[in-house]
Amino acid sequence: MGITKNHIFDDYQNQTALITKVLGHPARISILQHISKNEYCNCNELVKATGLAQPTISQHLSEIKKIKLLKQKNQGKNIFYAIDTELLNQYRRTINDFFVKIQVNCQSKS
Amino acid sequence: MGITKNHIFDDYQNQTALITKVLGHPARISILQHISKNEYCNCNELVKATGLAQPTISQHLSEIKKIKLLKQKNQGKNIFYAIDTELLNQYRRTINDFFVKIQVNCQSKS
DNA sequence: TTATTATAATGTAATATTACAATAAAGATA
DNA sequence: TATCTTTATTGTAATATTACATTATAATAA
Repeated sequence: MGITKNHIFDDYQNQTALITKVLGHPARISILQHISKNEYCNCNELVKATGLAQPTISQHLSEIKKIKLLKQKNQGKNIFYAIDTELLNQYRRTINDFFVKIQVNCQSKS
Repeated sequence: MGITKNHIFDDYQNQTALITKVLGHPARISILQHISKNEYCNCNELVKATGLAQPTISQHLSEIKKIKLLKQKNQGKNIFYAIDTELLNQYRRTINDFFVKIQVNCQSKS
């Protein structure tokens, strides 16, 4: 097959997995770091910063856009990216709560 | 190509991505939840709980083992899985700190 | 208008992932 | 010993991901 059976899992499991999946590539970690540090960060800057080709960066950006973590401001021919910090914080809590719940479950057992 | 260029990223970026990548599948989220809740959780129990085939569960378990998050206790023909809560907590902090750092960077900009 | 610049879209090759049937291995039980 | 149970391994098909060359698109600059 090769296709994930999302339908057999609940929304929480699918959403948790989706967020972490998007973060699950070093290029995307690097891209988020770079955008967070630089005020006017465009595609070309990320190309220079990472050493990856422009279409590859563009592709990773659209992966990150899948969870709506990027805001973009069109300024002439440039597109400057920024992070939706509201949503980032929501995702931080979602993932952290997941870890905590697992931890609590483990401790309740013994 | 199709092969991630890990060598162009630093250890922190690769490690952060590796942890999140392992969490980036609903079956593995489900498996971790189930193991955390059940004292003597073996492979067959996960097969029943998820509805996935036994080799599929076995495969997902070995993905989770890649980041050493599973401890196993051989009891006769059974292998009971448990979560390394020490490491889980370390990973929780790693991922949460990543989110926080990004957040702080964003706020320092403006 | 004709470049130039920036990014997205398309196409494609290589590799990875997901899922599972079939089989193997290892321990328990009759 | 033979059988059953549990899990890992192997093999394989379908799909997804990664990376990039090429091309398209859209805005600016000459």
